[in-house]
Amino acid sequence: MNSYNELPKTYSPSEFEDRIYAEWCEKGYFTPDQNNNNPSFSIVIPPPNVTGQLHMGHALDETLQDILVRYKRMQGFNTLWVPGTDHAGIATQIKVEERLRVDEGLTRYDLGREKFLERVWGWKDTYEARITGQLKKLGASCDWTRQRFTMDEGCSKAVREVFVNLYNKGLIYRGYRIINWCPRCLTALSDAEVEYKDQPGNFWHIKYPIIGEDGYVEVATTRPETMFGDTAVAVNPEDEKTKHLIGKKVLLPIVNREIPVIADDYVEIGFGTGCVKITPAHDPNDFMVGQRHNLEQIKVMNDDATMNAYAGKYEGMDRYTCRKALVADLEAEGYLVKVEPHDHNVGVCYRCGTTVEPLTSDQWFVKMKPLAEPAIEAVENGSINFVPERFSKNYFNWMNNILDWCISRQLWWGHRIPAFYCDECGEMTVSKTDIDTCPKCGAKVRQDEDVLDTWFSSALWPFSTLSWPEQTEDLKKYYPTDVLVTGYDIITFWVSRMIFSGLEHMDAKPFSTVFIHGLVRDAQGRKMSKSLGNGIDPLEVIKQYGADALRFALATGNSPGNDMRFSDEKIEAARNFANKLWNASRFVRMNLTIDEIKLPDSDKLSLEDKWILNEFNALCENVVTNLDNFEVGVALGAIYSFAWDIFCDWYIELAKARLNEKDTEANLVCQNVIAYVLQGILKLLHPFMPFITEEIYQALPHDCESIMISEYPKASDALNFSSDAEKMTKIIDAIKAIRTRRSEMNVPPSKKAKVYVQTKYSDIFGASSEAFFVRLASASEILVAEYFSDNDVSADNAVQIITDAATIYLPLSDIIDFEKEKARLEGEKKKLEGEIERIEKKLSNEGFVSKAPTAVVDGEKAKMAKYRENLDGILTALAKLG
RNA sequence: GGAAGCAUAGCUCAGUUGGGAGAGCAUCUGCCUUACAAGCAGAGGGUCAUAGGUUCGAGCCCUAUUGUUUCCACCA
Repeated sequence: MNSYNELPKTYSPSEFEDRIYAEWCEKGYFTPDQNNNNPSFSIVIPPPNVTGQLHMGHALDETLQDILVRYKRMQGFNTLWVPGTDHAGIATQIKVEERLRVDEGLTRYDLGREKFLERVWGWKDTYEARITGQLKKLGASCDWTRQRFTMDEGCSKAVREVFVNLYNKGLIYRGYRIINWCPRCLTALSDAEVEYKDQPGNFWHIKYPIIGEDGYVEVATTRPETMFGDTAVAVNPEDEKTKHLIGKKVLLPIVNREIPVIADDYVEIGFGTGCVKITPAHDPNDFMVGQRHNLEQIKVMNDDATMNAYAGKYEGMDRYTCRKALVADLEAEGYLVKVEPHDHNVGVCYRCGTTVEPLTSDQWFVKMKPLAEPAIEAVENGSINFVPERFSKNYFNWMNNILDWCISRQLWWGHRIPAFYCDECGEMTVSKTDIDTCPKCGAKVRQDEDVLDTWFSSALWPFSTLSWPEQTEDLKKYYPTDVLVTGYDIITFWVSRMIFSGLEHMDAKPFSTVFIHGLVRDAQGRKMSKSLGNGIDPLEVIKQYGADALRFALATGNSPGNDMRFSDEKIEAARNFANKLWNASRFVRMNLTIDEIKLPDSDKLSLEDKWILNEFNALCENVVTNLDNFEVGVALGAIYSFAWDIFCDWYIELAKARLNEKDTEANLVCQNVIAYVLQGILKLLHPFMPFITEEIYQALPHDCESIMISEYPKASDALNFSSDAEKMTKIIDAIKAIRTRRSEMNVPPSKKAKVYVQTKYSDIFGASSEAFFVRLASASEILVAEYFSDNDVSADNAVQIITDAATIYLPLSDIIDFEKEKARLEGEKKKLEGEIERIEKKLSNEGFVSKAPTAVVDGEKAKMAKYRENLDGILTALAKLG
């Protein structure tokens, strides 16, 4: 017995996963070796929000990244995976405020800015620790010595640097514009932070009497309460029906204020009444109309969406209460023409779901056009690739239609805007460092109260985490990063902003490839969400099945960009595979006496050795190709079926004969081959299932201190034994055919039978393969000849089995139902005749023969010959049965 | 309104450049074959959504249709 670690009888991942992770950390394997001069491979983690804990979507994201990182690390790249978390401004602030309200009945204002922020930092510490703990449980090989946070000192410095640079270039400006306002969060939102939801509503048709005439114009609106802010009614200048109104004045009902009728292209002829009420302070389109016509902006609501003094007697009412009351009054006074049901898309805050109110406000903006252009170019010219490629369309669509980015938020949690105002001289100073006094007049200054959009700092993540603006070794070595792994849901929020930020501030793209994955859904295909309560906690799954099983379940069958379902069946199948690997390894281990693995010279190898090595070689090629193409699921599928269907089900069974011999050369050869291939499987599998592969690796003779720093297997000519492998395939086919026939005839394995193999490949089906047939095909003995006469085979009728390489006779006359056998042969005959007819048709097709590749044509011809031969065999057998 | 994805076995999904469809689970049959019953050996089951087209040949390429999901825009 060898001297390596024991493998307990049962696979229980909880007993070794934590221990192994701790060992990896202790050895420092996650931190790139400074002496490694190979090309670098770097990934920055999409920083999870410190709002809570990781969900399945994160687990998928981190698993895919870890697979790539471990793979590249084993290939020798100088590999770095930077971990970190995001402060998630609005989301985190909401959570902490909620906690404060529930636990202590306080608002943030009760605490004050400073005290409140202390609480948020406390929250951040708790959840950051929880998230890192989860990442470790999952096996993520991040370099924890480089862990970052979007509001840590370095990232904050980067934010300041970027803000000031953009400001100085004129790409950041402050302006009074219409923005999306969340009355619940009391802050501005960017366009990307507004979601649209279909909601039932109404068109209220309202009469605006024309001044000095008897008539009125009819306007339709979905938000009547905004009429207090109307400063015009617009019609299309080309519309014959409304042309006569232009220049007249109408009276705003209830308010009794006169407003002009103006002409603007914005009004669509034929839609609605043709007359549009214009509320520049509460609608983005009206805002633009207002700018064109120099209209007054009348804001009729307070920040919390209650009505203000402009609403007259409705002042103080909530916008919806006001709407109800106002409509009632309009109706009572005869101004309401009709109410028309109308479903429309209402914008809601992406964090709290409250209906946003468009309103005018003083905010900071980033001028997007000049930044978007190079960002579009970088994807167009292939400098940055999306995987799958189709997501670049998404990206282009967003970038091509981009509007200026509102970056100020009326929150407390975030990077405070580095603008300082002097109340004395009115000067505003934008500064990389905090200042107390006005550089112009020396008076005391006050800093802008607002903070930046959380995505402003995330946009800098690929270089701020590598310590930019400091010019460090890390920055030089690892920027640009190689791959960004993320879900399609944040391409606009985040990916696009990282791209233009990298190009603008680093003068280089942030990454070469954007690897997009889908969402993890529940077993019914629904999005996992808190409100549905259908979320599955990754930690629970790990506890029950192990991190490797979770990773396997997430990676297997996963194709880029597509959503996947997560179910109990999937995780059980994953665990079963781990268990299979475990047991196979136990078996191999108990048969090993060697202390190191040395692949024997090829002349010592048996047929099955060459076969398995050849198959393994093909697998290496397959896995590497697919991983390089981000086909993680395909790569894993290939390893799975090799490990289970080829290695376990065949090679181990074939090897048992030699493993049972003691102290022979054949035994030693077999030990080395079986250990070599198993170790190869473990290495190929390590990026996907890091823990179990390490545990088993350590329990077998191994070539490295840890599997995670061993070399990833690659295809090699030395392992190419394709001609021998083909011979082995013939044997396997024969064994399978015998098993199938026996099973069909309900012959129990305990009933042994002679096997007559009639073949021209007597070298293959000779004494060397007898043991296989005895062990795997219930043979009592095997007889091989080029031709058997009826007398040779047996006086009785034997069952005939035809494979590509041999005709096999099984004398099982005592249990054969000859009527059944006849029917089977007839069926077989029919099938073959059909096949032959099909190929005949094909081969007589002039077009096929002349245009198809010769390899394909020859293949068909060969098949044809084989089928004819087989048919002959069937016919003889049928003749014998009479 | 614009764009994209998906539609393949009872279920969940693979199918990488076009050469007569695969896996897991489920079902059925037989096995305690000393690594594994979370297993082993077999079997059944598919007009690859519909209709056209390109091609010698289409699950794969093109067009249209239907169903479904998603993203973007948003007309008062």
